Amino acid sequence: MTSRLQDEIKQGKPFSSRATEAMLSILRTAAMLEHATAETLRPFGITPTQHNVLRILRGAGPSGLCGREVGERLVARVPDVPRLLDRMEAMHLVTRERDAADRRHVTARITPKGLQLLDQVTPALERFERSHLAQLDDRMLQDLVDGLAAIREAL
Amino acid sequence: MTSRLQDEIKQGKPFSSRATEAMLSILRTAAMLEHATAETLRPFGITPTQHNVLRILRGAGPSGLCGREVGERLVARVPDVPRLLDRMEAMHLVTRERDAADRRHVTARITPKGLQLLDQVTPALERFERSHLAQLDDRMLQDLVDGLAAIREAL
DNA sequence: TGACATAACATGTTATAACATGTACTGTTC
DNA sequence: GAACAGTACATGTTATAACATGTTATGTCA
Repeated sequence: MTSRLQDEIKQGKPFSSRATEAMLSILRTAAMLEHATAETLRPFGITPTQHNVLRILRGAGPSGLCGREVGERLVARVPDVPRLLDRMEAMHLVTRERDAADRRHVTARITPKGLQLLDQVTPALERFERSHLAQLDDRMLQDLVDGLAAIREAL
Repeated sequence: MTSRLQDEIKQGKPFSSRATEAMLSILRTAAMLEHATAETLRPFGITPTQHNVLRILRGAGPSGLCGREVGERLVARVPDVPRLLDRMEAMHLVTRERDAADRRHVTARITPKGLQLLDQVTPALERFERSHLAQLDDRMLQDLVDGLAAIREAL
């Protein structure tokens, strides 16, 4: 008996353990989702990580967040948040201001242009979700979310 | 009620849909697994992608595979297989030979050194799996694998 | 208060990813 | 069999990731 994943990556041997298969399934599915998201965002000139930052800063509101806090909230950690924000500042999507109280901190805030871009991008991403994921059984998605949380808990 | 993921990325609002939460869960879990794998492989001087290539070429045996075939079998596609193989050839982990029958093809094969490295790496990866994932319920892992396959099917 | 540890960010460097384009080769069609 | 389209790979370039190290600011404690 061959699994779906086995066929996809044309592997002859069955997986040595279910844990291995689960791990590769997660990595492969994530790579495909990431790729699809990147393609959806491409016309707007931003990457999935940058989109993530915009959502984080929109959530933070006018008070903004310092670089370290942005890094902590990212779905996938990146080393080098300063330069990530550099690039977004150059695109006028965020502003940065050195904090008066603690001059080590640099507070980043989303700009009106950033908010506007988020508004433009959201329908495209929702369209993607609706056409590809919404058809899936809600119970299955919940099990998936729970299972993944259990794995992260174990790491 | 807040989900586990919501706490992890410190998001105030609940997710707009279960599909969104599932997607972010997958991406976050994959990022963590990828990071852990990269750390495990670091002492051996190879990346997860390079490890993937080695397993693919070991599976292919002495007849080897051309670059395109290697690319198709990768868990996460990379654009630029030639230079990925360049680097691995420089490390003496693979050899490349232009195919006599069809001179467009370049057949890549794993070297004894590559095989030896795989043998060294495998125990470390299995140790990681055993200590973090093996404790998880087998049924849950199976559901996870099935759910992820359903998502990939929908993409 | 001055030495010290720590935090937050900046900067320099290297390697790799990502993208676009170019080249050699093969099979096909007229 | 000459033009053509398609395949597989190579190469050049740019951007970003990854890593190490440096700098400035803050809090702590002798």
